[in-house]
Amino acid sequence: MTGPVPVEILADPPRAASGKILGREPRSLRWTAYARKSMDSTRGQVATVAKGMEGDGTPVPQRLLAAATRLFAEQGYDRTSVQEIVEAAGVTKGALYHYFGSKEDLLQEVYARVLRLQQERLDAYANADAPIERRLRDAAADVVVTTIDNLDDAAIFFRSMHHLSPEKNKQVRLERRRYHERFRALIEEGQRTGVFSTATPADLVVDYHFGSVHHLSTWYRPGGPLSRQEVADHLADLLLRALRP
Amino acid sequence: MTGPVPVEILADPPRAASGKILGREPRSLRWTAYARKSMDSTRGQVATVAKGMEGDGTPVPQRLLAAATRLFAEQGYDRTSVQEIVEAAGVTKGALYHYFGSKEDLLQEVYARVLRLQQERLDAYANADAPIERRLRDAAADVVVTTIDNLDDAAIFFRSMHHLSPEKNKQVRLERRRYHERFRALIEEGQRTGVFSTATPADLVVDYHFGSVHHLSTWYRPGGPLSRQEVADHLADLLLRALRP
DNA sequence: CCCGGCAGACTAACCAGTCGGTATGTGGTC
DNA sequence: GACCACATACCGACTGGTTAGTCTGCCGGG
Repeated sequence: MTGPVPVEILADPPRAASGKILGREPRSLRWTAYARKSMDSTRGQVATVAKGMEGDGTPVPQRLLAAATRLFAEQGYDRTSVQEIVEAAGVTKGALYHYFGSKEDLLQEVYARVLRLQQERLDAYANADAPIERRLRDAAADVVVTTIDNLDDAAIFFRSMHHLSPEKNKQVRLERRRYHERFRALIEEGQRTGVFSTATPADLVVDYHFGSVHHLSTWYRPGGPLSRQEVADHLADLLLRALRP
Repeated sequence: MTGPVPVEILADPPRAASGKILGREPRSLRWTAYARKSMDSTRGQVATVAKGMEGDGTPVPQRLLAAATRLFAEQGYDRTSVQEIVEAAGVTKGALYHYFGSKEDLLQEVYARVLRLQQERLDAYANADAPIERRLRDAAADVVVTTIDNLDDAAIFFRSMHHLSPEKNKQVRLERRRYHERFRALIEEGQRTGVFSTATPADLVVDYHFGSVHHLSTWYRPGGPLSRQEVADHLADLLLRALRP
């Protein structure tokens, strides 16, 4: 198992404080900064930029994120070692810790990404110009489709959220809450205008629907008898039917 | 942190093969055997039996299982060390590995227990002598109540199932499937007799309902505005309303 | 006197994160 | 247009700490 350990670097007098600008905590911000600068990558590339991209042309941070997402979903957060992630991404630990402050930061970024996406889409559907039934139905079906498109993220989301440190967990919960409340507002709007039944509190209806959405990753398999759109339509129908007065 | 480490046992000549009856694999069966012999414990106890019971009078295997359940739910399977479990149960590793073959066996037993319980209750409600609407409603509400009564088990179930080895995972899935199918049969019966809508495949309806049930541990907090019975009634109502023709 | 029930020191493996180091690029300066 | 200063991007051996599971041995009852 433990191969030969060549001892080569032993003497090293010129140590002490050299450059070393960002010694401790600003590390976890590096990826965020990077992401802001080159957000939608791969699109507006200027050819000369070949740095940090291997074969596929995807920048290292994205590759790391993709590898981590897949591995976290397959084996769980705790069972995935940093070593596995960097190997899957074709780099080394040095690269990972260059862009991310910790393994946990990687997990948080996975959450942040999927939350941003879903919030955007929900807002678009919810603020559309259409009758409330239509808006709710479209939003409910859309979240199913995008969840199926990112089943890995969904699996990670509901299985590994509790692995986040208290502060990060709180932050994710907060964003999650915003999403929940926007959805609930749709139902309450329909209840006020008499389109939906008021028999069940809107909060509970939201949890009912999203419970099933989160569990898609448990039972839905691409290539099964139902397409994602069919599943989405059915689940949206169930929700709407449950809300009929 | 690391206290003094007294080195006392150093000399130890008389080693070699002693008793050692069940050296390798039959280990994981010990608990099962134990459980069968003293199943409903604490009830028909003959007073003289004080072995292995501390203060509270609960036998060691049960105490271990209870401690493991709580800790797995609180921190997750991987983040709970067997050291923590045995300390919470007031014993040592020797005791744990005397009754259980591995940490994983502990997890599996948690599953097996909750599955047995829920299957029993479902069968009772499903085979009752009542109209199908009533039977489905009662079964749907009951699973909510018992899930709330064992929120820890539910949390472990949907967060840690993938930590089981493939074989054990398959076994749990199989039992889970039986449960699912009994529930689905109820819905199909109602669909055949025209009491329920056939717009949505029964399979999907089951997943819809159980998705929300599994996620109770995410949002339900005892002491909240709704009692477990109220939540159960609402969720059962939602299901029945979604099934109206 | 033997055996189930249990104690607790010990081991072998693993793993997140660190740190000194190299390679490549970029901007300023004479 | 060669030279220097400095920064970014990344490499990979190493450290300190943790952990599941083992093993020897003690103890009390039948």
